[in-house]
Amino acid sequence: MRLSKTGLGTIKLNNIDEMYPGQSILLQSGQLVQFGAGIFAYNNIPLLVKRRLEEIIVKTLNKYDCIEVSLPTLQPDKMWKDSGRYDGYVNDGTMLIVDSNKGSFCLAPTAEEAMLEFAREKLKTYKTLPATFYQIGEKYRNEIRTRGYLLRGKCFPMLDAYSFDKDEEGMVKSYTNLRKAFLEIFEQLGLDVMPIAADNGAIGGKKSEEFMFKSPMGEDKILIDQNTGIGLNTEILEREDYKEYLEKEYGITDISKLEEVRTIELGHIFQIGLKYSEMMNGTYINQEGKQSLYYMGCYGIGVSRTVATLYEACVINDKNGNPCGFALPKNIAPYKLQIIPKIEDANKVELAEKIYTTLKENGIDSILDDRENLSIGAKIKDAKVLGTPYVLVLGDKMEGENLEIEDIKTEEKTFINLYELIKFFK
RNA sequence: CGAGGCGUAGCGCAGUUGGUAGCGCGCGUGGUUUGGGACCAUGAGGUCGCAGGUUCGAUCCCUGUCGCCUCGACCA
Repeated sequence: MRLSKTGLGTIKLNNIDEMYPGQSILLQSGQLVQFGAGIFAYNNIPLLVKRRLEEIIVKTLNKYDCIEVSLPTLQPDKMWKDSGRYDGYVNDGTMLIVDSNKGSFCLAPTAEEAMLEFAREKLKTYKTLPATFYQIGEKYRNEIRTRGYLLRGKCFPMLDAYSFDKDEEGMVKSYTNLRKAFLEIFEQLGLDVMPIAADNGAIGGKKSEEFMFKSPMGEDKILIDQNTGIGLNTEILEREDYKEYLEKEYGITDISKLEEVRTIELGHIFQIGLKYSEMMNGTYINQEGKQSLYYMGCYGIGVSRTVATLYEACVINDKNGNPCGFALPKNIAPYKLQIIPKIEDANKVELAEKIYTTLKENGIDSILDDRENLSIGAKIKDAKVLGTPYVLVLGDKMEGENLEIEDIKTEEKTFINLYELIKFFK
């Protein structure tokens, strides 16, 4: 990417939102654009970060034998009336309805209904089970109150996966499989996420766990047991028998060791059981030739929320301790390196072009800062705002063939040649 | 939907005890600069969220409305 062609001038930051510094920077620098409460546009880099995250999700779920599909977001309202969730979702204002002279439709806030309809077409006999389908698609939820920019919006990409099994045992197995896949996904993102026992909410079902990331900007509060490290939803203390329950289920005997922590809920997985199968007649033919109900599980990751969390987690500060940009993780950053040549020096510009195209030929995307009339210092600051993890300055201080690569996060500088540079990013 | 706050230039903000507006940054032009946000000169950009009302006159006061933000209830 050539910065001269991105529409970006210098990106100067003013007053940064103390609560959500990362997203505040994204907005001020035009990387995110707000259209309304909880409605945002993505500029190039956050879009590519989102896509990279989706790639990781797809790759990991495929490894766990899940099947990617795509379901429509615009859904006939009948589907929702059949499942019995129409009134609930419409009355609380969550589900948006599109009325037309050719019928009434729903903008799906979640896809259990659609997935069940989809599965019925494919999973007609026990021989086809178990199966897990998933999609990454836009969901619409007209939240009564949005919060934290991308953290709770009205439309957002979500990964939703659904498992279909013959019996409870199979369902638990699928659930365990997906649970492992989720942990692997968050690990690749470098986010320290812990699964905790949770309430099932509107989805329903038997057991569920939330994948929580510790952060003061989260809207959830959980309890972490200092002895065991186990995390719990605070709802648990509302139970009358919570002491016995904690001891029995988690082996927690000393509740004074429970520390309250704020978290962002990045994912949520459920063992649903027969709920939707019963409501929507989700059946297959079993070994005895009889109709039998699917045991379902469902699994979600808030993709945009995870993008926001990633950005917030890699905010860097200037010398005064003020947020001044990001250092995106090397494996996530869409552009690995920002090349900043001294623009008045034709040789340096030529070298920059050569490095830029050579990296590109080797499948490494970088940013070439070819803007004029800007000091190198200003360009380095902009590299930080864009989150590029490494910066290469081609200026007067350069000596010989060695390229000075600075790691933005650690501020460490290394001197390497072009060949080593390619190797480093491959 | 309950409670609070805010809508003034692209962004961040002042301000007018009522006489139709400023600052910083950014943006245009000319020049000097160029390794951690350079400087000088000059210029463009606003029906002060919208609609009523009070007034000779409203961005300011009153009423309503819409939008946005925060706290609660609900959720990936």
